[in-house]
Amino acid sequence: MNKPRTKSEVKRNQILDAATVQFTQHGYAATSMDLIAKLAGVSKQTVYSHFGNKDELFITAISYKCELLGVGELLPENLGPVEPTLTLFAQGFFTMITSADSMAVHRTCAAESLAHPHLSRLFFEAGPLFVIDKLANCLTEYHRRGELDIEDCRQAAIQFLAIIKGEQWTRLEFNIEESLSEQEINHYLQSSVRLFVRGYQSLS
Amino acid sequence: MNKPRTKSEVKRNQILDAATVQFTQHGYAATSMDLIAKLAGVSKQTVYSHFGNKDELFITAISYKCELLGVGELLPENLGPVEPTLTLFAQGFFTMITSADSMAVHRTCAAESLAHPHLSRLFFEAGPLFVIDKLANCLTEYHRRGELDIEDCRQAAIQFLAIIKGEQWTRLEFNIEESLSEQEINHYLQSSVRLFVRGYQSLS
DNA sequence: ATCAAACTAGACCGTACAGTCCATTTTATA
DNA sequence: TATAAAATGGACTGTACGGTCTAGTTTGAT
Repeated sequence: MNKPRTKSEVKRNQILDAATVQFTQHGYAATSMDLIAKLAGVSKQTVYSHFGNKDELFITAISYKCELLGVGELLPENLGPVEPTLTLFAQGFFTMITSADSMAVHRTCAAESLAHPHLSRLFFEAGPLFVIDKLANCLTEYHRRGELDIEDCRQAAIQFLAIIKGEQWTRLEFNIEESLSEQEINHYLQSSVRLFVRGYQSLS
Repeated sequence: MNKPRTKSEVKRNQILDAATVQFTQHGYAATSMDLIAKLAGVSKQTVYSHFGNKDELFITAISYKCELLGVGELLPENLGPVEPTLTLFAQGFFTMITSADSMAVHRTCAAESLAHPHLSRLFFEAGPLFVIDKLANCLTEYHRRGELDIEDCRQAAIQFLAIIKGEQWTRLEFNIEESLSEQEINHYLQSSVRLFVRGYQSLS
């Protein structure tokens, strides 16, 4: 993705790409340095000359992936009417967090949260915390306009995001075969936005 | 916990106990059969004569733990007024899912969900699915009484449980040092119950 | 053309671990 | 007390892996 200047950076990226895929796909323990070297088309020694050891490579790879997953522009600058805007956001957010990539990173970070607390914190801040703040700001604006009656916007943001995750996300987390149909999911998202809006609507 | 009849069952339980602790505490890969044998105060051979191999022991141990975690009686038989009842339930549910034991099992099952899908399904059914059904029944009753206006009670149960999990649970999942104070948590739970009840209250 | 840095291939080391084997001892029971 | 099942413990095998070493090759800049 980045244009490498020296030959060295090409290799480095190859290694990083291979490592990212393996670590997120199979976790830390189940990924061997030999395999990464092989998949990167690079000698094992090169891997070690770029990244001192497995841990360092792991952390670099996952951090890199966290950046790529950056939530970006899920919320528009100019907020329209509450319900449609939140619905659109809910759909985008849901699609994002249930993507294969996102699930894989989440799984890996959570699994390694005891052995690599620094790493899981990284993910937590780049992911959940980041979205919470963004949505909280947006809710504050709606509150200011008098369209929603929210006492604690950050708390409300957490509640909204939690609902949206709902059951389907847990199914994916546990790799449960049967998942909900797109129709069921959309129905759930709409019902959830409605619940939220009714729960916080201004009684004026 | 079960009274063993033959000497053999004593050993079996010792092994199972040790295995459960290790697997839930450190995960599948990081737990060695030697250590389990040692902690169980039993020879390695005995472990293998009771459980054929590591996988079998893992599955048995986690299944066993899932049973122990059974949610039991979080909801009273005779439902009182909506808000206090749901608040009480929310507190109980929250305490349960954020317990060290529950978190450990959850983490392990999620981490192994790709390698041991059968196992993670087990947990999913004994945990999330079970509570969803119980709460859904309770919500149906409130709907019948006309105290809540819910179209899809199962969906509503999912929404409620998702909100309650909220942010604190995610913090624990990622082993984030700073967690919310008991006061903040109670405030969050109350606010969440209120949101839910307002969102689904009968407009009669 | 030269030279140093980067890279390669693969052997190698030490360790950890799943799982087996076996000779011996303990234990429950009849 | 005799006996068979259960348990012991420690040696052993094979394998996988993290990490190092080395001797030789490629590559890019001067």
